[in-house]
Amino acid sequence: MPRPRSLTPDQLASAALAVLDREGLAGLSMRAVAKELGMSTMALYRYVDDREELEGLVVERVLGAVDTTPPERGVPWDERLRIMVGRLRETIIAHPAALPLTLTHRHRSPSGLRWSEAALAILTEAGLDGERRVLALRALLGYVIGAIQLEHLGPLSGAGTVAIAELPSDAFPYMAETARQARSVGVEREFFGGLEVFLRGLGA
Amino acid sequence: MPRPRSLTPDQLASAALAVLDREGLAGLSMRAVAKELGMSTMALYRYVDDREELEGLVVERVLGAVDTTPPERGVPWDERLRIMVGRLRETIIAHPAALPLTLTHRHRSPSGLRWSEAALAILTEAGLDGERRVLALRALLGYVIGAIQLEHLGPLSGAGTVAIAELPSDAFPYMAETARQARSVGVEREFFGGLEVFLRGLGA
DNA sequence: TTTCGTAGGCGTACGTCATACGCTTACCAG
DNA sequence: CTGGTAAGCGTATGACGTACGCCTACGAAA
Repeated sequence: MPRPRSLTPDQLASAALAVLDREGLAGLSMRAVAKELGMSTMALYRYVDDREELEGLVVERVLGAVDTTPPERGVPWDERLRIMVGRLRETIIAHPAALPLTLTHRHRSPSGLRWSEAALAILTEAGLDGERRVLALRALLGYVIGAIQLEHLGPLSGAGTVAIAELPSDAFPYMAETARQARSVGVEREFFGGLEVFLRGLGA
Repeated sequence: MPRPRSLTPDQLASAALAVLDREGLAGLSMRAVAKELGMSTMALYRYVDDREELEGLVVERVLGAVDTTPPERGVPWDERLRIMVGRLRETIIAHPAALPLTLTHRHRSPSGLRWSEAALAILTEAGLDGERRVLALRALLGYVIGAIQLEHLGPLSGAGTVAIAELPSDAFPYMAETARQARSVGVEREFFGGLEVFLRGLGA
């Protein structure tokens, strides 16, 4: 009966995500999002308790794009896992600035849970259950999250690799050589190469 | 010839780390560290260009504690890797609030590089070189970083697991069951169990 | 012994942030 | 047409990082 809401949570999340993509994580402020929406800062608080809740909306908006339909039947379980993991990586990488947020808010995202559910189904199909399945899922998630972060925050690849390649090769012989070799390995290849190690371990 | 410095970088790092351990990451501010040292806020800037540099000192102080001496000869390579990874985990976990900082500043930490150097030596001993060795190190680091973060930020274990175990089991049958099982798996076992998958994959 | 350049240390001030609080305004059921 | 509810806004508070300018302690040179 009172005045109707003029903004959906989705519009909120879209505005925040636009700011995030444009200005980076440091640029994501209540003020900036309010300006993006054309309203005053405090009007935002009619829709959201605090910044944390807004971040949660953004995360769900990002993760909501992940495709969780089971990959085509008939494909072996490891290939299906590769597909699922690849989808998750694509989804997260589409908004790199949101990466730290996905970590902190992941557990409240229905889409994230749906992804895990699909992954668990595949692991079950691979013959895992009980504790082994728990360990497999958590380890898989750990690798995905860690690897993506290395790729985007940890300049072992990118600019940092160059610096490391120039380390004194007497004190760091392996590092220097490895960093030199690392420059020719693309991020994609690196990610899926590491995943391969993991999948081999699961199969054994 | 001018006035001598009254504070070593190490004293700075210790004070900042004390604040970090006591008040958490949100409580780590230039003001708080200055107060910890008994000086005015701006006096800090005589020792450090900005907050970023202070964080770097903290990270090096944390990672500096890691034992990078090669594990006893005669032990097989996979056990030696387990030892090295375990040491790194212990080191990082000793100051959980510093975890996000280690991610962003890791590449500038000599101790972090020393650890990688030691790990590379073991991987070489395991018969890896060239691109495969690059992939192995990066994947290993990815897992360690990701798994530790899941353990400390991602409430799939801890309080979050309980919530997930109460998910509607028609929409999330596997998740609900898995979360129930996960409650009986300790974080330690979980971490090293996942590592095991990885090491098996490396050996194959 | 005095002088002086250098760097240590501090106080103030600015612009940012999240957000508590209270006011005004638009809407709709009676 | 009127009353109640929630939308939306303005103002204010206390945190933050840090630019800037001042005073002070020191030790080499005079």
